[in-house]
Amino acid sequence: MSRFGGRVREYPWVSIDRFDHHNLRARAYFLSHCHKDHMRGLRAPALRRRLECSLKVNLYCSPVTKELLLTSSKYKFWENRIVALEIETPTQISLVDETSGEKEDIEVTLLPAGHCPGSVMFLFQGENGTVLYTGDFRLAKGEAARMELLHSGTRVRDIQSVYLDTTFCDPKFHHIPSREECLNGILELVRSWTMLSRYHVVWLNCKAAYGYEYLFTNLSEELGIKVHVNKLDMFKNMPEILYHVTTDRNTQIHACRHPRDDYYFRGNRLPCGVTSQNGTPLHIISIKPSTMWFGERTKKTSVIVRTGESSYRACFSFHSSYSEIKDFLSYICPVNVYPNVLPVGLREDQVIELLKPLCRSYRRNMEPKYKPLGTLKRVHKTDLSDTGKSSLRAKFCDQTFHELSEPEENTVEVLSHGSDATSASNSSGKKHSDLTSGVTGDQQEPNAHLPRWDAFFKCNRTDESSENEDNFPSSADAGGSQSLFSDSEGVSDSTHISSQNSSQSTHISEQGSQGWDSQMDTVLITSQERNAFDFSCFNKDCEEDAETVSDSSRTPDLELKKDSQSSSDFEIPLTPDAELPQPDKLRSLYRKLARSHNMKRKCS
DNA sequence: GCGATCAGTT
DNA sequence: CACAACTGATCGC
Repeated sequence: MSRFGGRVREYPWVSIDRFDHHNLRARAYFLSHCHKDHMRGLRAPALRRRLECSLKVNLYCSPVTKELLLTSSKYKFWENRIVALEIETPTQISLVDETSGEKEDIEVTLLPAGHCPGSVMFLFQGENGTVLYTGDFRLAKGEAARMELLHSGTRVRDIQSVYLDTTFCDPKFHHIPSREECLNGILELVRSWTMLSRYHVVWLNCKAAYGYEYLFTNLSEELGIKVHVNKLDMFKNMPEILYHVTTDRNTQIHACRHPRDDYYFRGNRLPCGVTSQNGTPLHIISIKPSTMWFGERTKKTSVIVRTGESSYRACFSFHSSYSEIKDFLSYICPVNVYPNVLPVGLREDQVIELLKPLCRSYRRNMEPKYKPLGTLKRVHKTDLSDTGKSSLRAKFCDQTFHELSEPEENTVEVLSHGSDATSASNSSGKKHSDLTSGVTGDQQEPNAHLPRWDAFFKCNRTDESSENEDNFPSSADAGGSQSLFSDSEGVSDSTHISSQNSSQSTHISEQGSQGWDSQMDTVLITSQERNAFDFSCFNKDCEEDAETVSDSSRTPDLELKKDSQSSSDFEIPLTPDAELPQPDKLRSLYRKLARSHNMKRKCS
């Protein structure tokens, strides 16, 4: 349940998903989706009065949300004040103070959130930076990377703050089966039951909320059986849903509800009252969609669980899992993150601890609470932040590094709308690539005399890699690489980015999950286990080793070079010989790493 | 009497 | 296994 107060600190004149208290003074309102916990105060007399006295205050939402909202007569008074914004169409909005005439412009873009019909995230851009409010969301790994408008050119936007749906932001919710897996499980169960006879019917025990529609439409589509629901007038202008639902109780799939539907069901009666057809009693099973999750090491079980003679529970989630959240956030890599939800059993500070390592601000503001990695990292960081350019931040959050090096040109972005966005992106993209080449410029030519990684490490891809790949992907690996590699298609820049990302995520998962499982291994050991075929780990090891053993030659400049070449590391994973700085230094690093590597392998 | 809030239920 | 919403009790306006 959302506990977001309604305002983002960068743009206090807008209120999102909250309409009470201080939000009554907002200059513009935004609604991410039609769930009650995001609509507090929306039909309160106080807001109604405000609306009557003011000419310019509007509510912005997606066309579908507007439709769903206005279906309820309780919100009819909003009718002329709701502005439906098309998805993925940047729109400029003037925030005017009606008493002083004071004005501020903001650009907003709606991004699909995958939570329920009409659900969106809001991307705000203005003079106080770019802010992403996610509302509630379920996005699979890699989906952020596929959202064009989260990017500027080929790179992810420089996002100041993310206000994040953290419903399942807890390592215990590491994995939730994908929509497709869940859907297929339910589909097969429903298919096998309804096939038995026309008197075999299923009751989908869904909570009264938007979000199950894609289940209904898919079942109907696949099985040719419409779904009985209590109400469907809200879908009157959504043919793709309307076609698959019905108010005719004479169907084999029901998603109707009744206040005492459990009691009805125990009496072999559907919530709509039907108990037989043509005198023949029905055979009813109930399927209750509910969230099922799996920890990082939990063995996956079926997405369908039988809970009684005629009852089943089926996996279904409106919200992203922990690993999906990590994938999303680490891809965006904002400066700040604020949780909108407290997962059950966690305090706000605990959630922030989990998210912080995925953000840029982490390195700078790190508090001495940070334990699992020991003091070395911290010393290291202090060292480097003193020397200026945030090279460590670049390592841990590389995708935005180049953008960060210079302030993003908001003006360019804001001026261009819709189709012009491309040209805007191009211009800023060009700028960034100029910058990039500036950084990497003096080490473009490969150096033949540099020591080679494979001269020190022969193994990999044969023994260890297979064993590792068989495992269920660990949070980090899954988060970083899966999303970015499988998805592929051009964008070699993102690939580069994610290699860094996965390094970052790995790092986190050691800290987070292992800590949780009270397995306080050092990072060194864990990354050794994975070395060689995971270059993100290589970077880390290299760094740690250099740090612990001989640090003298490290300069921020050197770090920069290492980072900027990592894209080539990734293209040729086993021979990162592209252009590492200072051959002798590198040789000694490799040697140390190789030694350590062998020792560990003997030990295990 | 309405709405906000809380605890309990599904 | 939770979520989102509903129910009912209580309180204040």
